[in-house]
Amino acid sequence: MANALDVLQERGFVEQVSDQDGLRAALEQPTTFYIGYDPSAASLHAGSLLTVMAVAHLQRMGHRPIILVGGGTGMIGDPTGRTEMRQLMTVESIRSNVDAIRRQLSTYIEFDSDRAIIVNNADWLMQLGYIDFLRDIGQHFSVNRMLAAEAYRQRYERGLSFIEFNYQLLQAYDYLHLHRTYGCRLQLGGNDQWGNILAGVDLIRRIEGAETFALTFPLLTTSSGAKMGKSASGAVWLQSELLAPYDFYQYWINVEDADVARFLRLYTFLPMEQISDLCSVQGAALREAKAVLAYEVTRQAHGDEAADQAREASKALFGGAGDRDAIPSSQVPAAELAEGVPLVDLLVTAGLCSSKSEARRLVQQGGAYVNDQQVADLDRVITVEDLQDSEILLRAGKKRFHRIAIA
RNA sequence: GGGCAGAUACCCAAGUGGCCAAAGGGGGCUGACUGUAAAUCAGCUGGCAGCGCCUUCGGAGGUUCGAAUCCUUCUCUGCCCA
Repeated sequence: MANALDVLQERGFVEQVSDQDGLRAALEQPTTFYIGYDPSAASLHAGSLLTVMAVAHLQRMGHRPIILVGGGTGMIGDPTGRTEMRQLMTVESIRSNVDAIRRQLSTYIEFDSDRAIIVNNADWLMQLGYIDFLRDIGQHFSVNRMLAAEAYRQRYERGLSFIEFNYQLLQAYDYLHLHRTYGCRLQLGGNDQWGNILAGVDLIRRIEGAETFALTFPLLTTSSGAKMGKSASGAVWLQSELLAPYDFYQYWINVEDADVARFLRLYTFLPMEQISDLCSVQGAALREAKAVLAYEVTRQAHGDEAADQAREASKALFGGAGDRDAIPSSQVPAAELAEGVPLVDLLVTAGLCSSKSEARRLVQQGGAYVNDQQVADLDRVITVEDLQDSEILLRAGKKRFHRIAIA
């Protein structure tokens, strides 16, 4: 069986590794590793999905993941890479987010029979005694060295509160705790976590005399430099309540040509040979590869059925035949429709525009369509007359669709 | 604790009494061109019962015919001194 490190490397997951040969040797045996997730949002998004995929790969190759949810550190906020202090969160909102994240991860990671562990660092951080912590952990940290780190140096100019400055100690302590409790020997994270992870590796070496490892992922941007995971309606959430599977599918099928191969490697489990076949073509033919990418990623996130529907809906709207069921829809009471609803209002109701002014602008700019008919009249009123197959298809611009059905 | 500088729309950032719903850039949206791609070009980008009205320039008060711009005070941030 291939070494897990090589697999991660060839698929493009590896930005930095602390001790390549040592880690490769360690991974010859089943190894326990961990990665932390920030509980500040109730859902994972396309950015965090990259890390989830890496975890899933490692698990499939026989290693045991520990998913650490930062319920304790979330109450402080990681200063790394941020220009401003993060807003502190309440205990309750963190707890509910932790639960939501756990549910989401379970579609990618197998938690049964102890094959993966999920922990909340609030469980051990909250009961730390300040004096004990300073004495046992704090003594191993050099402020000089911390200040020399690039991540802190930037913040150092912008301002950094004391509690944020302690983040690295807590994260290092997490690693130590997991090493002691579960024999964890590898920590994964985004490249911005490099310093924090190494701090843990150092701490464990000093206190336990044990060798552990660090591995970071590249921080992804699209080829045009945009931040990963942004869609028209905001972040590309994995949770269907936050982003419909259809829209999720659309996000992936719309990636730039230059990103397809990379994304197929990172976000799907397809074999490398198949990926290079798919991407051996140029130009418009790459759309096939994009369709595969979109389908696979949607399937993993939302299941076969949702992926099929999203694909059908996509075909219906962009390729002719297909089933429209998965196009996001909303309901309008029959009575309201009988009286007539101004198009401008309907666009807002459907979520295609965030205000009436925006809707009005859309119409004026020629981006509003009702049942594929462009509408230029600001006063256009939608009535039962507009129903086609008992629904109305609204469109904003070239590729944002929404169905209106009668309630 | 003392002195100084700052807080502007999604983000960065101009504006220092009326011409400011507020320059410029980024981002976003729409259109043209395309392949549901990129690049490029053009327009738009606070809200509302549409040429008018309403709410915005950290919070609260005040001066003024009129304030993002002046005064008082509060909160927060940075720098310097202790």
